[in-house]
Amino acid sequence: MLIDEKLLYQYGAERMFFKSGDIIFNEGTSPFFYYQIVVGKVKLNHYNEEGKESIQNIILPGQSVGECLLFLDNFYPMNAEVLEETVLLKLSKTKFLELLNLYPYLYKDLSLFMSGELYHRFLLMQNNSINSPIIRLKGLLDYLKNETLEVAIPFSFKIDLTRQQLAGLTGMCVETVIRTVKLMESQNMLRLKKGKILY
DNA sequence: TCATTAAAGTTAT
DNA sequence: ATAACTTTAATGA
Repeated sequence: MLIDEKLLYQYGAERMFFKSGDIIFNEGTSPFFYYQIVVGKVKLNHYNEEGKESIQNIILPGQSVGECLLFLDNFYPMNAEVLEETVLLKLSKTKFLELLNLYPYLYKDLSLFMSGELYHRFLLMQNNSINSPIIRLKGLLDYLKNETLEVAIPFSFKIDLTRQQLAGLTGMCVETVIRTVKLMESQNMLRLKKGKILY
């Protein structure tokens, strides 16, 4: 995990419970808290003018949600929506910054985490601006697999995302994701088991 | 070629 | 049961 939970509690962090669909923060609001996921899953997203959703990232246990805004004097450029039963640790911005100053190694940990996020975001954006749907989807699957698994056994990794979420992450429409998944299955690039993608 | 629309089928709550 | 998600097909940029 990013920051030791005991340390967060010591500094006054509160445990918060969310259910699927709950909003942690909305685009355009000011960041006042540091959030770290204990269990569950959170998506960072944005809706364009036509209401089409793009997903920036899906955040897993041990990681923090929107932490980079705590170093800026700016509004959130995205929403954070909970995808399943989730437990979060929440610490006020001021306490969070105090904590960092007391334990400078946390700066290093955070830098490492944020750099990793930036790096992946960069790769995904490059990947998504290339037009072939297969390449887009493959790029995303590779990223998801590398993020969670150390050893890459083919077809061992279950993609626990809906087609809609894959569409949101690749900037394609759901139907295209479905067609592309089928195509990739026929080319033995992935396997399907009860509708779920094995990669 | 892919997005969009519509309609029907399937899964999850 | 109802909502959410998936699939297929037709059409248009």
